[in-house]
Amino acid sequence: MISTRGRYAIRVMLDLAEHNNGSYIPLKDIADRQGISKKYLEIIVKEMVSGGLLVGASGKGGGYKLVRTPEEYTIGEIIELMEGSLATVACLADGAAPCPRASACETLPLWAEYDKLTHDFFYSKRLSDLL
Amino acid sequence: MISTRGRYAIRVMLDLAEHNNGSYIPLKDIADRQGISKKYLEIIVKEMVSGGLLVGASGKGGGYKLVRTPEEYTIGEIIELMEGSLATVACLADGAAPCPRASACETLPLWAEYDKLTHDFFYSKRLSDLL
DNA sequence: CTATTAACCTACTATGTCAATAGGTAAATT
DNA sequence: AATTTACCTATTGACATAGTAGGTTAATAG
Repeated sequence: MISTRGRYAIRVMLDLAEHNNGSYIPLKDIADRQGISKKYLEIIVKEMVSGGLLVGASGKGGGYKLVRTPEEYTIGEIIELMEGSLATVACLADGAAPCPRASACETLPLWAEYDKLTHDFFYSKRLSDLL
Repeated sequence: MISTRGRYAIRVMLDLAEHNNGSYIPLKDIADRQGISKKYLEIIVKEMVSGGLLVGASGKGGGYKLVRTPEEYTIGEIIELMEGSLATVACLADGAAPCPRASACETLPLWAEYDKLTHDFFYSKRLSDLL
C-alpha cells in the first residue's frame, strides 16, 4: 500500500507545477488548496528538499519550487524517495538481508516479476502525465 | 508491501500441493520444511480454512489438505484473502469510505491504473504456475 | 478405553509504522 | 522592527506486524 507520504508528495508537486509563476509558493497555500495539514506536509516536504525534488526558501516571499520541469520527474523516483523503496516484498527491498532460501524459493520469481512490473510502471510515468 | 501472511500462505499451499498423497498433512511437517514457526502458521492456516482455501482435520492422521487442484487457485484470491485486499492505495480498498476529492483528484487515475495492473497480474497467476 | 496426535481457541506482547500535532528557532523580506 | 515563512525537535494515539504462550477439543491407534 502506498501511504500518504508518497501520495501527498505527488500532490504537492502537481500543485507546484500548476501554480508555478517563477517564484516560491508558500506551503500554507498548498496545504489549503489540497486540504492537507500544513504541519504534516512540513515533514513530507522536508524529505523532498533533502532528496533533491524541491528547493525551499525561508522568509517573506519564500516557499517551495520545483527544481526541474514536470517532464523531468518520474513518479517512480518520487514514490521511491518517500516510501523508502518501491519493493513489494521485504526480501527484494534495497537494504534487505539476503534470504538464505532465495535459491530454492519457489515464490521469489513471482515477487520479482511483480516487482519489475511495478518498477517499470512507475518509472514510465512522469509528473507531466498527471497534469 | 505483501506481508508474511500472504507469502507464507502461498508457501503452505505449495507445500501441500507438492506433498499431496491424498491424506491430511500435519502443520508441523509443513512448518519444519518451510522453516516457519508452527504457532504462527496456525494463525495463518486458520484464516485459510475459514476462507475456504484449505480443509483441516483434527486428531491422529489429521492435518490440512487443499480442497481444489493447484490449477483452480489463483494467487490473487490467496493474497486478497490473507492481506484483506489487493488494493494499492487506501481510497481504492474494498470497504473504503468514498473520497470527497475523487472527482477532482488528479492522481486517482494513476492509482486506478496501477491497481488494475496488480489485480490482473495476480489473478492471472495460478498456484500451479509456481510448482 | 486410554494414550497420543493434531487441530483449534483465546489471549498476550514487543516492535515498528502511520498520520499527525505541538511548540519552538532561524532566515529573509518589507 | 515587524512579519512572513521555512526549518527543527519532540511527542502522541492508533494500528499492524510477527510472533509467543498455554490451554481445550476432536479423532485415531493400540
